Amino acid sequence: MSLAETAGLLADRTRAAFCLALFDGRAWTAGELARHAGVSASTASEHLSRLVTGGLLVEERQGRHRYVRLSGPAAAQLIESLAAFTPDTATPAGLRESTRLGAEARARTCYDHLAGQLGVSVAAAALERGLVTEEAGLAVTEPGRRWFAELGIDLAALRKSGSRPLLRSCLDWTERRNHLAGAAGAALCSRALDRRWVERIGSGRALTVTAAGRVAFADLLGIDTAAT
Amino acid sequence: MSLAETAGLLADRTRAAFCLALFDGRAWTAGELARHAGVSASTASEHLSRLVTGGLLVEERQGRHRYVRLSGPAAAQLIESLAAFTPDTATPAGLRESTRLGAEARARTCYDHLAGQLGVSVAAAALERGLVTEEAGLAVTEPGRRWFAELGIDLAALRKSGSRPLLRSCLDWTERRNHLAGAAGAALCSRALDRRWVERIGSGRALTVTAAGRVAFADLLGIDTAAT
DNA sequence: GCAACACTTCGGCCTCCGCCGAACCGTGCC
DNA sequence: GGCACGGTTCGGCGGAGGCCGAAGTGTTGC
Repeated sequence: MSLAETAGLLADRTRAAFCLALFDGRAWTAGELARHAGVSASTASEHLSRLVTGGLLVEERQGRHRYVRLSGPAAAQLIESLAAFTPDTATPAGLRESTRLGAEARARTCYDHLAGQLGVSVAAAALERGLVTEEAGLAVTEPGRRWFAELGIDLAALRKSGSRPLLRSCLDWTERRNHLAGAAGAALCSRALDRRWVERIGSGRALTVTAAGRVAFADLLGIDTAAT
Repeated sequence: MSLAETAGLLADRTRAAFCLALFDGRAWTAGELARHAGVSASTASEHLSRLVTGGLLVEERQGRHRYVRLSGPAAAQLIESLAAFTPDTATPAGLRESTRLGAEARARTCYDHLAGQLGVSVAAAALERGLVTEEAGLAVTEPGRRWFAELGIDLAALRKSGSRPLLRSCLDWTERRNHLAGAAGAALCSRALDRRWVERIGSGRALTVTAAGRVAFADLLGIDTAAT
């Protein structure tokens, strides 16, 4: 692997479009990316293989889906300096620049789910308590299903309602670990907002954990949010 | 200019070799780079034009020579993240990683001339006092010639002796400003070492300004090196 | 079992681009 | 003026690679 080959990975309109899209930290399917970039499925497939082989992306197969996301902070850093150098590239709608600031690093929304220190703590606790499992992609366990039901979230209904995956992982740049996304992750986030466990700071993505939230997160997941 | 086009600038073996060579901060001629990368002069010429147009390099024409150097910190940053991502790329023999440390940031040698805060101070003072001029490339003025002569440096002899340019500028990454290189810059540096105005710290590139040096730099150029 | 679907592999087309040598231009030296 | 030399421009060659559609594989849902 030479420097020129690394640069070559990003020296194509379509592959660059993929990486810019993935810069949001979420995992995308091959089909979503193909549609996003306006190329055929076969073309997208070949591009993704190159990007994965080159180490820029990592993939996770789930049934007939191929999820890809940026491999980590080094990949994001590379794309960022490339975008920074390119004069009129719209700054990717990513998280990095904003999350360096303190409030958002502690707790924020990432699209419609929880992220930041709070987000990864929730994900880690859910894993540790066996509510979700990581074998063969992220999935909710039977105890997890009951846990969600106690919060008034009906996973069976969620699964039926949309084409969206129930649970997927989403790379958190500030923490360099995954947090919970997908329909279940979004439902959990909206429940936390409904019950005032977290509140938005101003109009941005930053969140603050309320007194009620501290009690709830400790009860439900054993998380200490005192420092959050 | 798109992100893919920017990446494309570096997605070629030869152009990557050019940029890695230029990462040392010096200005190279087109011919030097062609020989370094093992391509013909015509091929090198075309590559350099692309790199300059793309904003990665800047050029300065001096007589029949075309000097190029990295355009600035943003370009260096880009090449650095590319190299950082590429697993087995030998870290370019550049200045950046080492110069973040304090001692070398204050005063060091860059190849055979002075760099760091001391280097740019000398360059700035020489310009301000009219010893060198920047019009149409860096050149020594008549007062400058006498100034060098007082130090026992015969510029006419230097010019005759080698094919090396008398004076060229060299971008200083720590200071983001130019310092003096070329035969005259090297002569000045070796004189400073001879007269113990500066001394090497250990075996590296770092220098320390001696008490005699503080007096000399103040006398000769009006530079206050107390903090250096 | 069958159909729908997401993705992959393969073959072929076509464009792009890196390379060189030859001819040319300007500068510097005698 | 004449020559050497650094750099540039141009034409042509050959390989790399991006694209698609068609056919194939594995998964999910009925």
